[in-house]
Order: sequence, then structure tokens, then C-alpha cells
Amino acid sequence: MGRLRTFERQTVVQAARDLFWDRGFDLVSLSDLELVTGLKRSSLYHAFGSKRGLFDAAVEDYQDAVIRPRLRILTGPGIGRGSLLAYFDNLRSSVAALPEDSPRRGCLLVNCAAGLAGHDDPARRVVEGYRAELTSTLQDALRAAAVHESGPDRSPERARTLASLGMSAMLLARVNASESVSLLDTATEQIRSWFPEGTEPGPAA
Amino acid sequence: MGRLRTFERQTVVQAARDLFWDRGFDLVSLSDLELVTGLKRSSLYHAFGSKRGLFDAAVEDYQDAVIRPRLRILTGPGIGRGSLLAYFDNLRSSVAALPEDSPRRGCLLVNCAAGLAGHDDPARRVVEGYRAELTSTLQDALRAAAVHESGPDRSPERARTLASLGMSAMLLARVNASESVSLLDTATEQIRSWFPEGTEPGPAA
DNA sequence: TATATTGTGTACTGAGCGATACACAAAACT
DNA sequence: AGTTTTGTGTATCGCTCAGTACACAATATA
Repeated sequence: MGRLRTFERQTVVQAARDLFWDRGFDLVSLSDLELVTGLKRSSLYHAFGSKRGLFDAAVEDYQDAVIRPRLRILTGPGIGRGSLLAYFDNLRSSVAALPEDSPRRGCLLVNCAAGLAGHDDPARRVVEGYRAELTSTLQDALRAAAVHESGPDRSPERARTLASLGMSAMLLARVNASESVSLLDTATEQIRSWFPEGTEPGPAA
Repeated sequence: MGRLRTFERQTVVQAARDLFWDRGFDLVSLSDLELVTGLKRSSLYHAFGSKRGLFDAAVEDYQDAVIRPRLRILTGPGIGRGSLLAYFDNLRSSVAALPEDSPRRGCLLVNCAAGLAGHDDPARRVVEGYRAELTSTLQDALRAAAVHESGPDRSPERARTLASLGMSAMLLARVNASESVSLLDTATEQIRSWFPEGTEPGPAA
């Protein structure tokens, strides 16, 4: 059926994703994309239709390769206090470990929230989906961690607080990395204060 | 000493500010600025030197006209629980009251944090200054509200939590206004839970 | 091997960008 | 009144942008 593709789609999408992650949609040009992908315009347009098409593919890959693996920590085995702590510890590493000028600092979707999503409905839906999934996943873990609590269910407010600390940390990751880490540490402190050590059941009863 | 200016500098700066607020630096063109200010390029360049110069003036005006008046609620008389509640109530109104598509939704500086400030040092410094001032002002009010508390000083973590809720609310203001309001309500709940009613001294002893 | 089909490279388009050159307008000074 | 100084309008600069036309390359099918 004709000539075969000589590049791996995923490799190209990920190179584009890191560039969009770093600079945002508007500040990435097609020449930039040619450079980082090693492809010419014609190939990019042939495969993705438009700059926006490539961006959408990059966002999808970002969700698959970055967001969801991270969220899976929260839903994994031993959901509850431990998974909440693991989630924020993981996030903390991803801010603290990267060099000051790494393009992978911060969060592509948080950046979208302040940019594209303000006036672009598809982008808004993606960002809102991310926020909703993050909040509800946090809430599930919080409820699981609170099984022995009496009184009203505090998990909705707690989920909002933790989600806010996480999103703000991503927002500040490129502005003040150490403060970003402090926000994530604050999330950890909050979790520990809500669920003191020893609250959780061990791995084997 | 020559011909007099026929426009009010502040009027022009504020028109530009609202446009930058709405769309961000990159998505505002000089033609847009001519439209909203009613001035021609030559006058704009004569008065502000460059698009960036006008943007910087707009950011300064934003701080003077929007940020600082709001922060002053926190430092005013009766600093403490009441001023904290007033601050977040005021913020809540500014999100809830504006129409869905108002250009004044969200926060110019929060948007900068996710955009310009990632790669532009002057912008980063402005955003970081804002964050630092917000956090320390919140912390002062929290400390004042906690004068009767014993034990370790919890105001640093509390300030980070409240600042995060505020920044996240601004971040989400254009994505999901009702969730933005919920975050601000969560901040209010937090304040009330830390400082139950009756904790505060009345206006007159 | 011939043909159809698909991927890639080169060169270009029209549009919009930020910025500027320069003539003209108007008011303050002598 | 004449001169100087400053604000404004017009027209245009060079550049970069996203997107495209088209020739050529390569491979699967017949």
C-alpha cells in the first residue's frame, strides 16, 4: 500500500509534548517542532493535520504517560493514607529532582488552565476532566483512609485542599521550586495530621 | 514645552491591562491594543516604548488597583480571624459575581506564573513577589488569629494552605467557576475550623 | 516489472506580527 | 509671531508565522 512511515509516531508526539510542556502552545512554532521531531512540515501535517492536531496528540500522551501513572498510585493496592503520602512524595520528587531549567517542570495541563483553556472549549474540557479526576481520586483515597473516623465526612473539603496544594505546586514549579516543594510537604503534613501514624491497617491482618 | 497629551495615561493602561488579563501577553496584538485604547501605535510606542513596556505598566497597575486593595483587607484593623474571612469572602464575590465570560475573571499574575514567568526573569520576580507577599500577609493574619493558641506555631503551613486555595481558585476561575468558588468556600471552612466562632475579641472590650 | 499508494523534502504563500520613519499638528516658550 | 518641543496619524518595514503545492522517494500490490 505504498511507502512506509520511517518514524515512530510516539517518539514524535513525545518530543512535541515536551516542547509544548516547556513553552505552551503559542510559543512553539512549526520550525521548533521540525527541529525537535526531526521531521519536515509535510510529514507533520500529513500525520497530524495541523499544529493543533499535534498539540492535542501531545496532551493525550501527557495524560497517558504522566498524569495517569501518577494517579494510579492513589488507586493502587492499600488505597488510603499510604497511597496519599506516596502520591505527594512522588510529586515532590518530580519537582525537586529536575534541574532548575528542565522543560518537564510543572504541569502541561495546569499551564493550559491559565492559558488556552481560558478561551478554548476543547482545552477547557480536558483541563476540567483532569481536575475532576484528580479531586475525586483524592477523595476516594481520603474516604478509605478515614474508615475509622466518626462524625461527618470531611473528605470533600480535604480533597479540595490537597488538590489545591498539588495544583499550586505545579503552578509555582517554574517560579519558585523550593516553595513548590514546601507546598507538597504541607500536603504531606496535612495527611499525617488527619490520619496519625498507626491509624492504618497493616498489609496483613 | 510642546503639545500636550490628549489621553489619560491611567485610562490607557487599564484598558490594556484588562486585555492582557483576559488573553495573556502573547495573544494580544498591537492592533488589539490600538482598538481598546483608542490610540495609534505611534502614541503607544511614544508613551511606553514597546508592547512589553505597556504590559509592564499594566502589571504594575494590576498590582496597585487589584492585588493590593484586596490584600489590604488582611492587614486592616481587626487583623486576624475576621480579616481572613473577609479576604476570602471578597475573593469569592469577585469570582461568583462576574459573568461567565468576563475578561476580569481569574488573576493576571497567576496566569503569568503559568506562562511568561516560566522563561522570563522579570515576570518571574513579579509573580514570586506576589506569592511571597500573599503568603506572608496571610501568615501575619493567621498568627494574629492564633494569639490564644498554645503549642507550636501552625501559621506557616496554614498560610501555604490558604494561599494554595486562593491561587488554585484563580487558576480555575475560567475553567470551572463553581469549583473555583468551592475552593474559596473551603478556605473559609478551614479558617472557621481553626478559629471557632467566639475565639475573637469583639470590636470593643 | 508495472502501477498504485503513501511518506518525505523543497520551496513557497498570504497574513499578521512588533516596530519604525517621517510628516504633520498643537501647544509652550522666547 | 516665531521657534521649539512634544504628541499623533499614515504608511510601511523586515520578519515570522501556520499552512500548502508539488515533485520525488519508496514500497505494497497486481
